[in-house]
Amino acid sequence: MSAPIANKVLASLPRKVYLEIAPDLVAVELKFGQLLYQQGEPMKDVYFPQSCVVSLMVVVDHDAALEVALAGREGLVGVPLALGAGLSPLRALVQGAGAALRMGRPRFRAALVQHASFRRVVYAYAGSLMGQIGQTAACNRFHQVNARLARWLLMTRDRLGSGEFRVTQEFLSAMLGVRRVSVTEAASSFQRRHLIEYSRGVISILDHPALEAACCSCYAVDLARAGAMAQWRPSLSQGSPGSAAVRGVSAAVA
Amino acid sequence: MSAPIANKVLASLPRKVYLEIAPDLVAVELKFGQLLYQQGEPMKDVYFPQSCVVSLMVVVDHDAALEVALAGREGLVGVPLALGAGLSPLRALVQGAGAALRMGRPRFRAALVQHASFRRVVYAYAGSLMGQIGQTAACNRFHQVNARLARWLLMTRDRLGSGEFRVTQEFLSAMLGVRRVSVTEAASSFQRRHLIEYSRGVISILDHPALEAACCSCYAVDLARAGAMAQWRPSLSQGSPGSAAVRGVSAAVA
DNA sequence: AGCGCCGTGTGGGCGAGCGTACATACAGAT
DNA sequence: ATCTGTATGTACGCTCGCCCACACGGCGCT
Repeated sequence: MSAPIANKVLASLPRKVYLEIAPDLVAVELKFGQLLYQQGEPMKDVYFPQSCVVSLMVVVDHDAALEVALAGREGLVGVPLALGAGLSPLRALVQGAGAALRMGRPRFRAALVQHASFRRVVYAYAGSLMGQIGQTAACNRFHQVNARLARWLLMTRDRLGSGEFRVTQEFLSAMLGVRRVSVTEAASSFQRRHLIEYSRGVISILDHPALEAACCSCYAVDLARAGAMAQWRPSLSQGSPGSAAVRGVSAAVA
Repeated sequence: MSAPIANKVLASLPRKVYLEIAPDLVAVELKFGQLLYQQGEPMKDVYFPQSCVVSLMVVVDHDAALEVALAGREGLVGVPLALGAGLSPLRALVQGAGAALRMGRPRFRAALVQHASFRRVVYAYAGSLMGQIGQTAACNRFHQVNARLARWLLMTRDRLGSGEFRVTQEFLSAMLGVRRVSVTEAASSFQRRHLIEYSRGVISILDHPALEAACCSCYAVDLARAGAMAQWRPSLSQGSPGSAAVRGVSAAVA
């Protein structure tokens, strides 16, 4: 029996197709802070996260950067390659360390040409990613730091498959595009209410439902998008899956 | 001789392919304020703008909306259809009235399957659109209203092919995600300096180079993206085309 | 033990942008 | 000629992000 496929893109492929692609996949361990792509530079490989999270960021003016999307096991890193671009429009930074499967650029493109089912799911994810980027843009504009922090924590948890992960407030502030002080305030408030717990760069989600209640609507949209993308469920393997918020929105989206 | 093809996606196709697709294209006149897609609803057709501009917006919480990208003759409206989605993740609103070519959803999908060159350019545009959305997100976060307004005006001009168009400050404020007051201030300042001229919903660009100088770097990135997308030039048919700003950045992007 | 680094909590002064409310001005309709 | 709706200009108080500085505490290093 083969290794478990946590990556949902790969898992959704027909067994036959997956077996043909599998030899081109290399299991790698991605480290925290690793830079998969630098904005404007060539993309050598694509990555199918198994248990890691990658931040997709836009860099402007050579110093400022903003996270526009999170990629985890529900997708892949390197979508622009599938669309014909050779240079990354985004910076891809490993935000949560963990396992991934790496695939070389030529093999990835060949597989897209060869396998309709692969193509379909990769393009579907591309569309979903586009939606996520837009949603994040609007969220940044309209929603409060509190709600955005809650959303970020839950989205990371969903993608990582674990409610405990490493992230400093400094880093969070860069991702959310706010001051560190704002993160401190929001996080402290959550900690006081026992929704989360953190200490020196490690955050644990204690009360998932309450955190979900503190989220803006964007989280529900994100879950619905994941659900709409295909037959596979948006839920986690463990923990309370979709929960209430999804159902209301999924009707509107799907 | 056939009608001129202002749309750059169609224009980039081999003549043979274009002729096969052409019968499925219907010339339509899009009106100001027309809603091509509502977020979450089915996309019936795709549109290839010839001389109009369409705002792509994300709606949150049923009332707030933010523009995340502009589509004009350099692309098409309905990218998610090409990626397999049936429901629009974005709202598409005609911002500048003008001509477009409409294509039914089944024919569009069939054409994608049939013609590799069509597929290639549509996917390339999808990638470019994704980049634009991300760039806009970062721009909204980091750049001042002044600079963003200048960028918006120039991008609209590029897509529309005309330096005079209809847009109210109220509308602009919704697009840029700022208060109308902020737009008034920025626009007044530009008008005082004779960069633009406006009156009751009609804006004219008077001094293109100066306006470009007032832009944030995102405009140059946008031009470079358009240039990198394909062999076709990012320039307008009239007026100062790429100009200085592009060349610096295109090296980094392409 | 002692040192220093790093993550976190707190405070202050500054300016951009927000929400709101209100004032002006022009255009078209009656 | 007046009325009405829409586009634009202006004012006030406030939030929030920016930059900075500093204090506390845990952790690893020597």
